[in-house]
Amino acid sequence: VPELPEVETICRQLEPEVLGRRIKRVEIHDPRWTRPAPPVSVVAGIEGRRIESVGRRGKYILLALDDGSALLMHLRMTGNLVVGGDRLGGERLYEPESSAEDRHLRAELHLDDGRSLRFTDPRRFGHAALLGSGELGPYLDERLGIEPLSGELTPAHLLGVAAGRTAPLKSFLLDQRNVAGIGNIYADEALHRSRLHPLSPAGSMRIEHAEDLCEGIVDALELGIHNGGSSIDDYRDARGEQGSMQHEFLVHTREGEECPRCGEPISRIVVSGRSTSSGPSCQGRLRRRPKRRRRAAAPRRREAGG
DNA sequence: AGGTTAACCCGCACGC
DNA sequence: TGCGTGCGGGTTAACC
Repeated sequence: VPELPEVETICRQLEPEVLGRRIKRVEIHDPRWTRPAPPVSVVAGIEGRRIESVGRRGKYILLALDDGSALLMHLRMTGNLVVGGDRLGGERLYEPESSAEDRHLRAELHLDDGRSLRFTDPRRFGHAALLGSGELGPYLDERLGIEPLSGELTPAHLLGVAAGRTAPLKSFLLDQRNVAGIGNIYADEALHRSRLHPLSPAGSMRIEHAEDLCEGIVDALELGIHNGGSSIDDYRDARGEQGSMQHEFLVHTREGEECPRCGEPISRIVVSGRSTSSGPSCQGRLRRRPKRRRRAAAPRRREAGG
């Protein structure tokens, strides 16, 4: 499942391959790929454009084009974006191994050097949109919170967006408007590293919990990038190869195995419809609110300030 | 309004 | 062998 580390891996591999290349011809085999926009509008908009940068925001892949527009792509669950096409400069390039893969080809962007970008997706949840120069920022901002690896992720920020929230921490982390790029895998891994229970209400965190969670999120995501993403199922990088992060999971997909921290069998529950793994005794639940039964005698500053 | 659930999809695992 | 069923999971829409 492509989450931030998987998308980041793809973008890092993609950049040196396609930067500065011109998009010569575009084939969109599945009209739903660009929904609700008609494929022809996307084709017409990007054919002839040069790729000026390759970027990522949350789980979105962004190709900035030389007219100020940007092609935005999302892999959802089973999408893959792979560099294919002719061999050039002695480099070994990915080639589709089977026709089974070809039948899942939803779109192909042919570049001016003979290579192509192939978007394949068995379940067809993946999506693309062409956004004008003024549209990209607002589009992303209304969907995504902060970038967890950009330095914006601080305990204070987490406490701020979690304030008053009763939703479980797991649901809180999966909501892209809080922190961008975390999916089911890295939510489980981050919560485990933070020793936090997936069902604890997000608003029950205190500063030390938020500190732990920041660290857990960053550690889990960075390890994911370091390992080139997780290939549980369909995920392949831009070269068509598997990542290795699935071998580094501490709890995700490890139900019943020994928890690496507490040694007890890893438990699996369902939280807001998502499979959720955690250490049964090392990820304790937080209580709803640590109500101080204190007389207001001492002049303690408790004003919210904003 | 915040939180939960369904819909979107289809390959796959499973049961009979 | 073959058919029916159910599940998964990111995002959005709809619901409570």
